Amino acid sequence: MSAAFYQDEVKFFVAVDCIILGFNNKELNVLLHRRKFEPVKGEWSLMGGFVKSGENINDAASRVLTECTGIGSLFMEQVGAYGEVARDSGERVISIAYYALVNIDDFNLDLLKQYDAKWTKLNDLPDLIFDHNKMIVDTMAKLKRKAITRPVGFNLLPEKFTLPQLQTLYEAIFQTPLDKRNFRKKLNLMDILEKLDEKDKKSSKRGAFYYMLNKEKYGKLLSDNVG
Amino acid sequence: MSAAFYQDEVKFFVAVDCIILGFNNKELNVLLHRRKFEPVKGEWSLMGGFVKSGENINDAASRVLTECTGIGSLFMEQVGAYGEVARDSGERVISIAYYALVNIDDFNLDLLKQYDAKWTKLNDLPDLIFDHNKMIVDTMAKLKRKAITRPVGFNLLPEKFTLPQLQTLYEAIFQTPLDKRNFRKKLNLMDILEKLDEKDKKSSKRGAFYYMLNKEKYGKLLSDNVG
DNA sequence: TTGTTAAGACTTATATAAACAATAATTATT
DNA sequence: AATAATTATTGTTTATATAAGTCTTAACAA
Repeated sequence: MSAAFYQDEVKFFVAVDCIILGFNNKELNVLLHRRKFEPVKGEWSLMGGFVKSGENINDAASRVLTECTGIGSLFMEQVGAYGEVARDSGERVISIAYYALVNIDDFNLDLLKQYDAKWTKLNDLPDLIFDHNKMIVDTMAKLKRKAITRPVGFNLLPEKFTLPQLQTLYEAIFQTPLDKRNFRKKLNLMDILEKLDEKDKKSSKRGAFYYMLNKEKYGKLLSDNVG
Repeated sequence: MSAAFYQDEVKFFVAVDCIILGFNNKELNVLLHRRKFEPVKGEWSLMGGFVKSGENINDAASRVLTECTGIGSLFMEQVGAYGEVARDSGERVISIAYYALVNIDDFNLDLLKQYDAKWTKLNDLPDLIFDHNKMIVDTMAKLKRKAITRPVGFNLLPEKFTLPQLQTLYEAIFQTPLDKRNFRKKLNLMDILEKLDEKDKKSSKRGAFYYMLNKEKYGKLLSDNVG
């Protein structure tokens, strides 16, 4: 049995809140749900949960993400810690925000019902509880910065995707229209895509070729440098 | 008296650890000290402290920074939360890291003694307790990224500084030599410096002109955009 | 046939980044 | 007084990246 250190110090509830982002082929959406318990029960909230005894904080975020998406492993990154004294109207809770990028099609629809959850357009958010709106704003700033140097967007797409689809996604991330030719030129330079001979005919008459990531080259690009 | 929420949840010690960076006109230094209490008493550690009841986490970091630097307000930014279960060998502690950029000359030397603290070259760090080395690595990655788009370096300099001095600082941040002419060209474009007619004769025969920040223009630049 | 969207080639303009070398001011030395 | 030594200061050129414009071809639906 170990000695008890830090006996004069105070302890806090610590939570994780997850900004789960998905892309519906037109705009970015975030997964919100109606809070299940008091206080502010029934209000719109990010997916979250308390850190458990003996659980590290990344694992806590993974757990919450898996619980409510049904997806085992997904792209996730810490946004930061939020520690205003009265941020939670119930008790003092320090929360650590994580964002995750998911393929909206991988979702288990039963889970959405079970959590009273809904995909909501980023540009059309309701008032969320506590500082959750701010968490989303901070996340988007971080994602924009990241997406400039890192091809993280693919986490939001299905395995096969078209170039117009990819471009629409980046336009949603940066909230600005992009030039088709230059966008493709840059993609070519990155050399991480592989063209299939299959076409998507749903969204255009001519049909756009499907592409896939070359996982090897993609992984190499992600691990280069820092950031 | 308010209702007690979250009764089934566990609480944690929450600490802040501060990566205090200073510049000695040659290289970047971080302020380390010998830990004052068990466990790992006497080992090299970052400056830190526990978050207090009723104290928000930014204020906790500010408090720690003021306590050990004697400086009232300084540039500070959150790095992130560290939550490995066994990161602290005493008890479970979740720590939030902050970095601060200070002018090494503003330091109260008595405080250094009182805290058993020492400026240590970033490129020559000892083994620190817990995950403190990793916190410093993460900080430097963040600072490098930030310094590309933001003129944050001035926080590390005295009010009056020379251009060679400023360049040496940026070379220390980026850990790479910079071209004198290109460096000055970029500075000119930013248009945030004001030349004084005073020269620093200590470090060269010819002497280098002192410059100061134009606070207005500097503030405007810092508040533009995001990041 | 016409309309629509995708794909790609080729070009031009502009902005940004990288490379590069000589001169000026001063102090110390002889 | 001349010279050597040291560091500060400055401008031009070149390459690369990004942005923007035009045009052609392809595939298909109506």
